[in-house]
Amino acid sequence: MNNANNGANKNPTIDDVAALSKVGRTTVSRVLNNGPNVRDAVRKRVMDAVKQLNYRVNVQARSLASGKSRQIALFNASDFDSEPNSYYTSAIEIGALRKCAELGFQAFSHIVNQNSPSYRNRIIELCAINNYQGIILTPPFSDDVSLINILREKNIHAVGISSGNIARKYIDSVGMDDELAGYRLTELLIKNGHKSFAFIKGLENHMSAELRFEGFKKALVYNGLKLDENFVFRGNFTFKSGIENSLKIFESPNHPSALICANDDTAAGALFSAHRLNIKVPEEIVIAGFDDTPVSEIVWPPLTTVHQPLKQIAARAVERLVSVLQNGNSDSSPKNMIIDFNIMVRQSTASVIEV
Amino acid sequence: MNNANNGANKNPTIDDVAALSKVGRTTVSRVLNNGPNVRDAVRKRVMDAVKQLNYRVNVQARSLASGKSRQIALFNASDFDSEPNSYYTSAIEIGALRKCAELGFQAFSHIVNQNSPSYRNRIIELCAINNYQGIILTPPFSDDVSLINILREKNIHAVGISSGNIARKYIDSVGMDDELAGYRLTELLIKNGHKSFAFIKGLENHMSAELRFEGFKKALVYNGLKLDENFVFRGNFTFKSGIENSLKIFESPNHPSALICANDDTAAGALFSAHRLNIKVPEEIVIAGFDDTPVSEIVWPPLTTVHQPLKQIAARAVERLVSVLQNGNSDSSPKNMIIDFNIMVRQSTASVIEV
DNA sequence: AAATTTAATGGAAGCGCTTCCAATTGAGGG
DNA sequence: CCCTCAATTGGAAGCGCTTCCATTAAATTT
Repeated sequence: MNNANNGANKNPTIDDVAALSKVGRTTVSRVLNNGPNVRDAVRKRVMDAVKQLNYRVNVQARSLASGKSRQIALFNASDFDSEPNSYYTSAIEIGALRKCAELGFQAFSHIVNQNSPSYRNRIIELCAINNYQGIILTPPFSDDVSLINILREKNIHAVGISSGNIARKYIDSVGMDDELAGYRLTELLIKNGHKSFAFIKGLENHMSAELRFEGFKKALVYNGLKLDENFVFRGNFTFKSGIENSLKIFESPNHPSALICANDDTAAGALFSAHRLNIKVPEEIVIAGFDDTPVSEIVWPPLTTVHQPLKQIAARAVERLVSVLQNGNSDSSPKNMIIDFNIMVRQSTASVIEV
Repeated sequence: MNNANNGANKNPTIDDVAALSKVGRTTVSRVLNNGPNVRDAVRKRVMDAVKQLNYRVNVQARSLASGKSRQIALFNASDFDSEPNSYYTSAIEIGALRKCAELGFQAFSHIVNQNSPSYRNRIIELCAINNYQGIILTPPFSDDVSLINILREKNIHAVGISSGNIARKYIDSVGMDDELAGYRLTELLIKNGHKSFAFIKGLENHMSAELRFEGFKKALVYNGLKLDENFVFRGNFTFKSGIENSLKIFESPNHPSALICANDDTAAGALFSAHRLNIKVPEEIVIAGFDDTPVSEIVWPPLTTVHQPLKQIAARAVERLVSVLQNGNSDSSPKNMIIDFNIMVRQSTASVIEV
């Protein structure tokens, strides 16, 4: 009935802690799980024993006993049926997987084609088959209110990454203030003397990317500049879409002096096109992106971009999910965490226009 | 004594399988673990029941019962104390973490500064503190024979990723045939008519990168070409080192017509320099790299490179590690797995020299 | 100070699996 | 056809933890 191992060459167990702190196993468990009804003195005694023995809970035993599967899933979107090859996705995945390992959870990563008509069913089905305790959604799934509602009905807790304003009313989320980021980036370029802008947007169901555009527009309005809609294009976040859309901009004789793209890959594509057409960056046009993936430092010239800590964002999302799964959801309304961004100014926007 | 759940709304357990297939729990366990002494007919009956019930073992229960900690670690190197921001590292990490989750292992990722004089102690210390069952080493740790020997003494099983010829004698490893890859890539360029070559190497303690150079040299010799040592430089795998070393090449009036770099980031840096000096790629010089990270498609022109499936390599390394941890090491000599590579021919080497 | 109520605490029963070991079966030998 | 030995099989004891529930100690109320 008691699995203390007095002096044996094994990891200490909860019973070793109980014995050393002279309390029952149950009390130790309470302390470890921040349970109620433990006197401070006892709590301290237990914690001291934990420290002295260098005790760490056995997560497998814990999950077995508690009956929680401790399995969660991360859903990433891909246009193709193959795995997306972007650093954005990798960073999110690493952040989530690392935090899960730390918390003793198993995380499974799924790629779902967001263009498949049955993608919602696919997600629900994967949850059912694998019996996930909860899931993390990335854009555009994190903006899909119908999906979110179905998940709620099925009692599958979900946390969104970079959910937009609407979805945030229905789902816990973690992300930066994309609208503010768009505003600040634009403001910076305006301060550098730019008055005419082009913008290559992302996919329209990614609300966070749309918010970047909203912030961009607000900055123009606030600074008394007008937007030429002819220089706003719809891309899909890929390098290729950056190439193609920027060509339309560059081929125009009187193109704007500044181009903002919804993400770094798109901006890298624009840079690619500029090279091909022999348009000098930043002298003839400045280009900026979002995300600060490694791409931004491996293009010429290095790309000005908005840094958002993707690994940290994913880690926070997992923390929130696990917290809800373990302690229940105390809040009635969704919890939305806003993570700070900062603008990395590099050479792609180095030119300042004299007024 | 029996935890079958007849019809309850829960995942099936081993006892459900036992009941359905009319054998004891122990026999089911044997079948699931490929144990000996089970008649084929019985084995089949059990497997049928598994399929019918959609049974999947509960990994936490299994690891609890078997008494294995099921925690392993991945060690990545970084020159800095901060986290490396390369896709190479990310891909390895994702491959390892995913496979661990699948196998019910917890994987922890550590960054160790390989230039710190005490890096070996640091790794050993981390293993001791965390009581890892085994570890995965990436270059240059996977080539460090002293480290490998210390680990063996401490009875910490390790698997190396891309270990070189020497280390492979002492450690299980997974990687491609880097020498052959270097040979084939060079051969390809020779077939395109190139006769004069430059090479930017990686760090010298990364044996896999050195092997790429060895293969390069052999291809030259085999084809009767001689190597001009003045065009061989030592880099450190970074974009920046690609910029700097390639400048030395490009500034020479009679530079070679082909440049091979030890990895993609270096090659991207060389491309960057070529742009800056207005040297046309591939017309004036062709450039190629190794690894096929996303970088290679986000530079101009797209980079010819050797694709190695990094996620798969890491996954295999984890599989091997787990297999040894669970079944013991039956082999007396280390097991070295060679994974296929293939050459991605892109525009950076598109020019063919007329003979 | 006795009677209640409430906060703390610990005993014991599993969670789903592996594994030791005893029991059973089947073959082959005499 | 009985005996011996190896090949199969299953019973039962945990692995280290959570949690139900009973018990005890402390705090409040009469």
